[in-house]
Amino acid sequence: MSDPDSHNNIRKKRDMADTYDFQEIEQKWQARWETGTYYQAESSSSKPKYYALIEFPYPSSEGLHVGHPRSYVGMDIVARKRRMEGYNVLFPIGWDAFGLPAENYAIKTGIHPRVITRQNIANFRRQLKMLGLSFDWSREVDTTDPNYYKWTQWIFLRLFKRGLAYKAEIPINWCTSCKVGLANEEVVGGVCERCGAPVVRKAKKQWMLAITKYAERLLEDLREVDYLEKIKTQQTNWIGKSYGAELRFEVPAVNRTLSVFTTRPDTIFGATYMVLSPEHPLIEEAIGKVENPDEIRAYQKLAASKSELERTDLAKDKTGVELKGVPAINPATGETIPIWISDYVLISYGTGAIMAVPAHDTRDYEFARKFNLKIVEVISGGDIEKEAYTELDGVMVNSGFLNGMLAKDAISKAIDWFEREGKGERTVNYKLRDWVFSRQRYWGEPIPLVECEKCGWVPIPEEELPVLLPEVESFIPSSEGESLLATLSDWVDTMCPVCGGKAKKETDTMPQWAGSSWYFHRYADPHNDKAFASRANLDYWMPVDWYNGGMEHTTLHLLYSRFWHKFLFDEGLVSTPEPYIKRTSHGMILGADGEKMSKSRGNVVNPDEIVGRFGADTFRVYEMFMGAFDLAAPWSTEGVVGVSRFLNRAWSVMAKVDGNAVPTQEQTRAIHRTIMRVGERIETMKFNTAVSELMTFTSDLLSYDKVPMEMFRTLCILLSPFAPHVTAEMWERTVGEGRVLLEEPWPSFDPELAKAQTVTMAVQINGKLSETISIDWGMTQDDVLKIVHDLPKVKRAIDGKSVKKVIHVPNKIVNLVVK
RNA sequence: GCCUGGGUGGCGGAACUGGUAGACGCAAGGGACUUAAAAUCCCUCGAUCCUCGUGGUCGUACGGGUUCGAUUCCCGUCUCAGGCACCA
Repeated sequence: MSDPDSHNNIRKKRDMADTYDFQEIEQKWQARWETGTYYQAESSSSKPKYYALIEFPYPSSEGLHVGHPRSYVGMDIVARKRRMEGYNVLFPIGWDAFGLPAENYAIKTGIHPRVITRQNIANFRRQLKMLGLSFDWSREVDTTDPNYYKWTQWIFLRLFKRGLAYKAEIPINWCTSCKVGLANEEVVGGVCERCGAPVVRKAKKQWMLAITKYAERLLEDLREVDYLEKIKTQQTNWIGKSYGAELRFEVPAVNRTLSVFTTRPDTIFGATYMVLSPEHPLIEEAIGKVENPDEIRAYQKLAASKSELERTDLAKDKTGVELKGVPAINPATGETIPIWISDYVLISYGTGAIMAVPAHDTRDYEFARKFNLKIVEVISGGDIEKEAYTELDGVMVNSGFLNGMLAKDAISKAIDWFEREGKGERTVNYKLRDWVFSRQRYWGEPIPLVECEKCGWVPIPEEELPVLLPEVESFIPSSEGESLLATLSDWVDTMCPVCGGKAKKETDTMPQWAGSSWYFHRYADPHNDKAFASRANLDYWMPVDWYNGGMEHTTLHLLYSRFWHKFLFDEGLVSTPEPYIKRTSHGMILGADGEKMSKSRGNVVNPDEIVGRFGADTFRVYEMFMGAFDLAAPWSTEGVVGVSRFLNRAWSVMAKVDGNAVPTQEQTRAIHRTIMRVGERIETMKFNTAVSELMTFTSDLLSYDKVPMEMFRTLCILLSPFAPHVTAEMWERTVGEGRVLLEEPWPSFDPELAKAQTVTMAVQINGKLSETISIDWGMTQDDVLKIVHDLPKVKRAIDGKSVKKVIHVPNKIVNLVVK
């Protein structure tokens, strides 16, 4: 303390000996990589191609979060390994840069979203470069660039021309604060996902994409792809295929039939009432005939004020009103049954109406109990005094021609009957809904259509694309709930491209999902101004070999992008039906408190700070070491210290390298074993154990007086995908000779040599560990038993008893069952 | 309520297709080096009991089961996280 100068000098000397200067080394190598073309994918190559993809980020104003790089570093390791394995690798990056935060900021400050987006991108780019990720920066894409969104509009127009884009008036989620329609997916907890304001339902003409036409193929083709099982399950459940029947019930008062979808037509004799969603069109037809129109109107209004989540919350009490005086007729029993409306039935699933079978459906049971509706048991086996009986292995009762059958057999028989009677038929139903594609926002791709008084909706000619976002001064949206664009009459008023008459531009813009539904195609040919990407480049690079991203995107983004890709396939523009061969996911990085990182919790860790203190290599290795890649893991800056020590230990191996030393047999085994294990663990994304393997190997090397060059080279190569800067420096200083680490081939191993020569075997008596012995690898049971029988503890254990059974698992255990 | 994934030392986490539970790292304690500190290196480190050993018992959320043997498989329960659209 008294003499800071000498203190610092001592410190500096020590640092020279024990630690490396990460700042200097990382700057040096990043500068070298920046000017070189190491990471650029070659457009044509004799090497096999490999396309590694991460989800491109939304460049938020908060900057990079320690969670982002987990996926990037993981795939960077894969990409680097592939390059060393001789592949021509495409590992691109870009920006999913349309989005509400920039627009909300613009509304508040008057600063153009483009300006703030540009700043945010610059910051993200700086942070990503600081981490030494091997992205091909020459292929960067930005969804807000007109040269990019031109093609987003172009793809939309093709969808429109094929009849897959249509306008429909449907109740949508309406954010009372943002004044925009939200997809159901964007409503979280009954409030707007982005602004937190309450969401109500409001009728609005929306552009829709007919993704449901692709439901079957989106489901079927999951068989062909290598996705993690849980991801496939999620896709499958989201698409939600179910087999059942559409049945028609007469409603004499309005002289029409009411269709319902049911998976349980076997219970038809127990259908004692029907329930319509409050938005069901039959209500309008019946409103003049019912005895209680005011009550019904009031209920509809109440339902509209609730979000879908509130409506579907099972814990809440069921509500509803009867359409008094407008009953239906049960086609099987001929009985007159009441029709109710209730918000537990959703207009968006099935036909928006159900036949209620209270005895055998839990929700219907609750509803019937609450409103004292008739409950008729038609399947025996449960106790309908207490609860609904929903099993399929009961026997049919009170069910006419179905009596005596098992419920599961009665399903088909019931449908046969309906088909014969012409009152219904077998159908398949999907949970998947069409995609609401309209947003009443400024900061999105304009939808390139005009509405002509004579011709209706007409596409803007391709050669006029992109339809640019107009320059504006203020970003306040129209209070009518239209986008800001609607207020710009100069922009809106236009000429019909077909008849030349008066027309108006569409003022809705596209959702953020649009740009991200095809960005991976653009990476194949990012600067093309003649096509979204050339066929040759698409054929070369697609499909993506490995796509890693968060679980939160494994339903929507994955499904939407698969849908667009399938559409492009149908248009003959790409040559494979699926865009991604393999899809994996990573776990979230939580705050040190184990909670999700967020500003409000104050537990956000900034990568700049960590990189500044420990360096990028340490940051990268720690992100891989902190826990299983696919599970959530809490951040621990204390834990970073351990990784920092490890890299310094690896650095210090350099001082022991001896070019003349030849690896011993044991050392050769260690080399091969480590190559095998590290390689396997990268391929299976068990990065944390790959790192621990490298730590063990490093400690091994440090235990020798002289480290053979081959061992050192192996360490550098295996560690380089994780810690590219420090290994590059170690390599240059020690191996040198103009050989560049990045261009070294990934080493191969001999599985025979990777085996240990001697192994520790567990000796068990009756399945309990007695002791361990050291034996040669591959020793036979007879030889093992000879050794085991001489062990004093074993002798004592079997004294006076007999060995009933011997279980020998080679190289692992021998178990004596003694009685 | 439904779907998916978890629950292992003080902490983060390992454990191949059922075969020595706790690899690797953090923290902690002890020691070496140092005038001192930092850094570094070495040792100990699941709980508990005793006769302190080359010992006994318990231990992978909980309760059962299968097995020579279960963190791993089966049944049931609790609990945490994420997702959700009452799937009729």
